[in-house]
Amino acid sequence: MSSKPLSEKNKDFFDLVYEVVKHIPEGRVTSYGAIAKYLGAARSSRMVGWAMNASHRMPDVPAQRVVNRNGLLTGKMHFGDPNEMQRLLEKEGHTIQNDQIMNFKDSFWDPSIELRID
DNA sequence: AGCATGACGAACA
DNA sequence: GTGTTCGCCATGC
Repeated sequence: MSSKPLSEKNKDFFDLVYEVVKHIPEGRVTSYGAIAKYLGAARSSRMVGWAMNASHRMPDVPAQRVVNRNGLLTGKMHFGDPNEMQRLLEKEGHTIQNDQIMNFKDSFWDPSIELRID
């Protein structure tokens, strides 16, 4: 089957991304690649970013907790106000310097490990 | 149909 | 550690 338009198929992918992001605990962050890998699209990390771009229409999706592998707030400019993303992360206890999360590795949350299915 | 871009990541020099 | 290149695949022109 798979006769459906891609626009409809990726909708499922978007929904999966949102679900993972919603499971990110407060004070933790993850990367696009980690989510992509968890969804089985490890080489499609850009698609995760694309999904996040649409996440603005979804409530309860803490997109600020999703950064790139460098811990850099690459998507800060997509929050309407560029300072919003950093403000939210600092509010959750993160320390951000030069648009980068300090102790990123220590705050990293890997869905393939913490959100694994028992 | 082809070309350029993108909230990325890994490999390589 | 930095800069470049390639892969990935959906979107826009």
